[in-house]
Amino acid sequence: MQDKYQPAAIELAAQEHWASTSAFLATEDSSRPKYYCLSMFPYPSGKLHMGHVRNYTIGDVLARYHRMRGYNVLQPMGWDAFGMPAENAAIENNVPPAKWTYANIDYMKDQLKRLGFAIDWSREIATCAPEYYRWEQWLFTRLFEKGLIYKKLGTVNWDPVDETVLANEQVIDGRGWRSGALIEKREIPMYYMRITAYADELLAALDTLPGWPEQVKLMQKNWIGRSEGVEAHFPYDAASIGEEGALKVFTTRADTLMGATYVAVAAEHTLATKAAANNPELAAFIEECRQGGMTEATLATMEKKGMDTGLKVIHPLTGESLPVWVANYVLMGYGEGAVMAVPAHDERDFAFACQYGLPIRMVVRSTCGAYTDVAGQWIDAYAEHGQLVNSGKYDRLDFQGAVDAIAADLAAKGLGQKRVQYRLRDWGISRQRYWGCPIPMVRCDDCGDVPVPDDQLPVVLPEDVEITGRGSPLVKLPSFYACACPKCGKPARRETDTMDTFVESSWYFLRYASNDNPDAMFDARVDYWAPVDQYIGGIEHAILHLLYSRFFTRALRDCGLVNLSEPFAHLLTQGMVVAASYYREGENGKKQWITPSDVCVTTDERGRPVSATLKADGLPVTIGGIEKMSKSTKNGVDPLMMIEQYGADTVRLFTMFAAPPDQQLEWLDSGVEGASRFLRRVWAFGHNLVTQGTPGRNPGIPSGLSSALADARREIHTHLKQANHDFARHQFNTVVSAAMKIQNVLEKLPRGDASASAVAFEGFSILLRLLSPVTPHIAHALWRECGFGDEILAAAWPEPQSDALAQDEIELMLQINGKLRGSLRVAADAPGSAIETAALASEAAQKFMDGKPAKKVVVVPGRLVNIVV
RNA sequence: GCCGGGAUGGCGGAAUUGGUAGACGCAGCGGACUCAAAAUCCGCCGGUGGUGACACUGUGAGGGUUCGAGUCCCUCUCCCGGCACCA
Repeated sequence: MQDKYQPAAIELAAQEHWASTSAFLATEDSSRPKYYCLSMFPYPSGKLHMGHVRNYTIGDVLARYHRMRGYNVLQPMGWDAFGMPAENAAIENNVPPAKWTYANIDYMKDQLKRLGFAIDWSREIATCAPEYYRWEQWLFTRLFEKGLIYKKLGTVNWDPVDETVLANEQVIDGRGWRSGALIEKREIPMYYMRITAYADELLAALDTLPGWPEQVKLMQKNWIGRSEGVEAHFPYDAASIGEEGALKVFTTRADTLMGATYVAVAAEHTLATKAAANNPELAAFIEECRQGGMTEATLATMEKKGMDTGLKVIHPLTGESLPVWVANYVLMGYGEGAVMAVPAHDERDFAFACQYGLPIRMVVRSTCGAYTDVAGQWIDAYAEHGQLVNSGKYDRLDFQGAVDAIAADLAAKGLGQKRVQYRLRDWGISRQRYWGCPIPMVRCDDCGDVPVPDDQLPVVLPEDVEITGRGSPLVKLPSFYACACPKCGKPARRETDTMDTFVESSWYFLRYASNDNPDAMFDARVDYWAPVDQYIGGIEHAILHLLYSRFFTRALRDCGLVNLSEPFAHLLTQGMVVAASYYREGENGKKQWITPSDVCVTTDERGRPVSATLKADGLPVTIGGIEKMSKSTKNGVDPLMMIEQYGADTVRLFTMFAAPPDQQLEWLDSGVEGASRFLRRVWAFGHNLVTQGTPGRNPGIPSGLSSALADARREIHTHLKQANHDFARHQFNTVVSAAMKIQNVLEKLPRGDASASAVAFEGFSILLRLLSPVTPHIAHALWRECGFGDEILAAAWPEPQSDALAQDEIELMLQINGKLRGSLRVAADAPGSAIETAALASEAAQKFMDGKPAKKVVVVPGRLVNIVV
């Protein structure tokens, strides 16, 4: 046995051992409970970053832990291989996206292997492979025929200079990131997935997911945004609009309908278009609204602007004529693209009305404070529910009474009714980009949009193309788009749009179970493994990816392809990896970030950082605080360099120890050093056991241990109990700290004595098994060296022994008036009355009670006594 | 702007879910070993006062509930994630 801990050698040996024994090859086995453990697959961006390392270490810890607990574990891995970065890389480096992507996959796969993850590589998938995406296309045609996919106009960011569609990420301050041109919103035909058909089910089923974090369920609930309200129709004022019709609005505050003083429509609304036809000023305003990005954050933080269209509509209850405004805060994508405005009772309407001098009419009595000042000027909107006033026949009704009465009256007039509105919108999946899954549709002048028949799938994406950054190359490739209509055979044009990459990631977790099946998307093995028992990934996916996957699983179910509704039984959302950052202000005021390893930080006598200088020139740099690891802030740490310096086990140990999995993790080189130090101590202890000639297999604990040894053994088992508790709740940082505490106890045990050696032997076997999910290589090596067995993977998970935990006396805290004043040793089974008597008789009680009688004595069994004076 | 989350020593974090605040680790300081350094080992380590026993104080800010609050409730500040075409 090596006397020094040499991670490089033992890690390579362990990995070769696992590979040669196919240790992680998962097969279906109904005799054991199954555990499908899945981490979100990576985008092959070039190399692994610490976020990946953290994600996959958490998954690996859970996979290995459950394996030792007797589960049949599947942990697969794959590549979310389509996406924009490949096209960007193609433009910058003149490499075809496919070539770039496959090279990245090769490199990153090697990195993953060096971390020793218990992955079944036989199930690997890459979404850019035709064997994968052909099933996506096949499913697309099924969903299209089922009506779950349909075509309609959708808005995109149009860069008029590069003549290309940009992603939201590529629009910075309303301008194209390459061209700098002002971006315009454009409407183009796109395919949509009808996720709204499942809105109610997706919402209700959140209650069937106890294994999901509450915060994620709440975010999804709010995202779906079910609201009950009233649809009201404001008939067109024929004199001003010149045609029959009604403006539809949806409101959750129908009780305030009598306070509506205008209506507002989105710039894209048909009424706005109509009014702009002979109003150049309005047309210019609408044009202005069309500029800039389309994200909700942009729209919601924009300065609120509007313009009167000059058109009028009729209030459905009072018959009053109300002006129609165009407002940039009304979203075309939500509800009807029009709102009724009640300035007195809505913050946004209030601000808008004040800005443009529109009337404000109070119809709900405020219960707190005044909403007008002494001069009668309005100072704020009152948005709470309350009793109606100034509302004619509805006066004195409460919120619900008013909504019911007003909805009934609208219905009686045929001008509205109660209805449910969702915030959730259908999912637009068309992308005007090359590196994605081709949409399997053909456009025929006679037959319309025709799905590609099964026997012509997959529609293969040509891989050897030139990327220019101006539109998709597929549009310029007749060999791709020229085709015959599958229905009538006439010349037709293949769809050149590709699918949103979220489509691939909405079903990959099921394909792992049947990845080698060339004849079907899924087979019986999917029924065995699905659902995923534990899913692990970043919190940033809390809504989109997870909601799309839940929707997809239901759509697959309704196509008869799978027998489940929820894809992920348990979900763990891991936090980001962050690190210190440094920068200097450039001449233009822009921050120029500096790699932390190039910086020298000086600290005061307490270790507080006070200043930092650049090693190269010795001049000061600014300490930029703790930032997410990224290329732009240059504070990323290369996992491979860390593995080479310390070994994979140290990297894994540090990422598990530095923070609980769902919190942000701050990367600290000195912390890595500490993790390495701990593993060296573990190795040294094992080496000591072996060289002392301690008997091989467990010698058993002799009876009649000295009280010191019994205490040590109890400590070990108490820490084990804590560790098991923390494993169960996925708090791995305290699992590691429990292991460190065990190591501390072991090191203090006396040497040479047979009883002590028995305790050491038992304790060390516990420690190695506790550590094996986190640091599998060193655990594997020491388990063999110490003679515990050949295969720690096959060892039983350790459980605390009740005889080790037993104790006669326990210590209780003694409080007087809630303040800690001393402690009390009592028999472990002492009744409350005896504890109370002992507490009152104690020295501390005598001293601090000041001779006053006890008003009350609170005894918390096993914890404390509080005497209230 | 809207939705969700977070804030505890010099730092990462712990606190058995309302019961000893600061476990474990990092950094720092002091010591041992060493020709020396590294490594390793031992000790100290929230703040204020005190030689000391000890006392007071302390979990982003302000209020509240309770015998008892880091934990529960209300108000506020700052930071982070998401906002439908980054993945």
